[in-house]
Amino acid sequence: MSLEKHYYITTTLPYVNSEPHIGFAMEILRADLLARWQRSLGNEVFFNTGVDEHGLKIFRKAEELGVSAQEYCDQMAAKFGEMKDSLNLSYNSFIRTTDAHHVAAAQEFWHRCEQAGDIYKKTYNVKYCVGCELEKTESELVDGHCPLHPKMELELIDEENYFFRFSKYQQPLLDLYKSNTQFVLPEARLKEISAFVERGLDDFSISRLKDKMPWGVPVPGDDKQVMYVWFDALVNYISCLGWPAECNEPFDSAQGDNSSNYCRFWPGLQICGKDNLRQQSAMWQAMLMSANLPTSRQVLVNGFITSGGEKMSKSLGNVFNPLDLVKEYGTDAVRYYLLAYTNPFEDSDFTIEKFRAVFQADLANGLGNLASRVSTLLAKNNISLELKRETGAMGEKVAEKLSEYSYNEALRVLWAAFSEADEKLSAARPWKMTEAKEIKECLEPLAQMLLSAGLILENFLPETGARLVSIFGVTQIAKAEALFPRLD
RNA sequence: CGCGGGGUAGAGCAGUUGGCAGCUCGCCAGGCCCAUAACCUGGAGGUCGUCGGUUCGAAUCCGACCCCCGCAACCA
Repeated sequence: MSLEKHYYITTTLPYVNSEPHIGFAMEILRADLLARWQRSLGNEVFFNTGVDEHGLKIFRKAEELGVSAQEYCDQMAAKFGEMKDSLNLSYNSFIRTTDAHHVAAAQEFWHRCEQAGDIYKKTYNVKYCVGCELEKTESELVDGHCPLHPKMELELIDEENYFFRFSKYQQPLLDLYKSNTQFVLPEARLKEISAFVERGLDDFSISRLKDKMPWGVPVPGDDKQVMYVWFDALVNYISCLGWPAECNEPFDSAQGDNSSNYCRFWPGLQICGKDNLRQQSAMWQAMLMSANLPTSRQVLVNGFITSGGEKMSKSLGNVFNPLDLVKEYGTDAVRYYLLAYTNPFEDSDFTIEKFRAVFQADLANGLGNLASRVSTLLAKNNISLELKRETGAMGEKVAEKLSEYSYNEALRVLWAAFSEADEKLSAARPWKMTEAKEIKECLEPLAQMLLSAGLILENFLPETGARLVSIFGVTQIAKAEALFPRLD
């Protein structure tokens, strides 16, 4: 009990300007797998996710729909919350950046950065397209003009905002990357962010004029400004842990359980998509340094999910809503595809055709059919078994793969065993055997393997894992119902 | 010379100490009949982006080039 380790993992917070995306489903499923795995090892786990609700886009979207920003966010938060049941997620913390304690934490965080001398006011130029009635960023412009209104000149507006002294943290960030070569995974992303920081950092704006955009956390001590959404959103990774609750210093192990979650769980593991590399591994780390808090333990950077080789986009009509997929194919089928058929660090492709092919091959014909064969043979011959509830060598292999975040290869270990079992059955032909002893000797190791696989799968496919355990975890094994009926 | 990733059988991928080119799906032909028309065996199919170099030997190391994809900061 006293040896219990603390493990904190958090996803990024999806922005609620659109429906849940399959890429985020992959991210949160990976986090869920790691959280379940750590729990199964006996560690105490804090698993955070939530929604990012502030900012201009949300404000506009709500206006468009004719509801208040808060109402809009409530609706969207509920929609993202549905993923918990739909994908069978085990997170214990769902933070909304409009939560009062988060808002207060963001303000305290601001305050600390300010005390460190890292926040200052500066006037900067905003490029404004009158055609769109929108501010435009450099990256949105084509030849210095708004691509939608190329004939209109952009208006330059001076706006005074607060800035964060990002530039001050160039060297500390480089030191961080150098001292911990695993800080960002994969290595290529660490190289990418190092190269980016190496080139020099510009301070970034962390506030907006309230008149133009009121939907944000008020800047402490300045009622004319609200925080820029990133600044408040990033703080969620510690506000969800109860920060700014202070630690007992010196740490009193006898009262360990009385200390705040922040003290027990931070620093933690952050998992994000590759579009979040800068925010998570540079901006947020610099902010933590400024507030004089420990930097994150590690940042895992996922690739994207493409469809048919192309980036998913609404205009191409190749966007998949994970909730719809679950309704049609079931939770574990979606979990399986997103964990088994995505590359841990590079882009991966998703199409319905591939998804269905995988369902048929691996789930119906593979695991499902094997479970039927073995359970039926045992039941027909009325064989009783005393199997061990342990994961054995297979569990060790899976652990090894998971320790390097090879979610896909971890599952491949199991499916290789299923395939081997099918081969053994065909070679041994237990249905031809007449001696009960001989039959038992043939089937017992296979049933044991399936029970072990079930125990392991409870982390990947909780429902399927539990079903396998209930099928093979008894002495008198009965013919099992189909785990994954074939698709038509 | 902005940064980074990738180009291996019809499709999707594995292959980081250089040593007969592999896996899954699909296709063809057998087998089996316990099982969810599932399972097993065998087969066809690749000049490993192009050119050059190092080496007894390179998909794997080095150089040049071509093509594809992200990112390029205040866009969450």
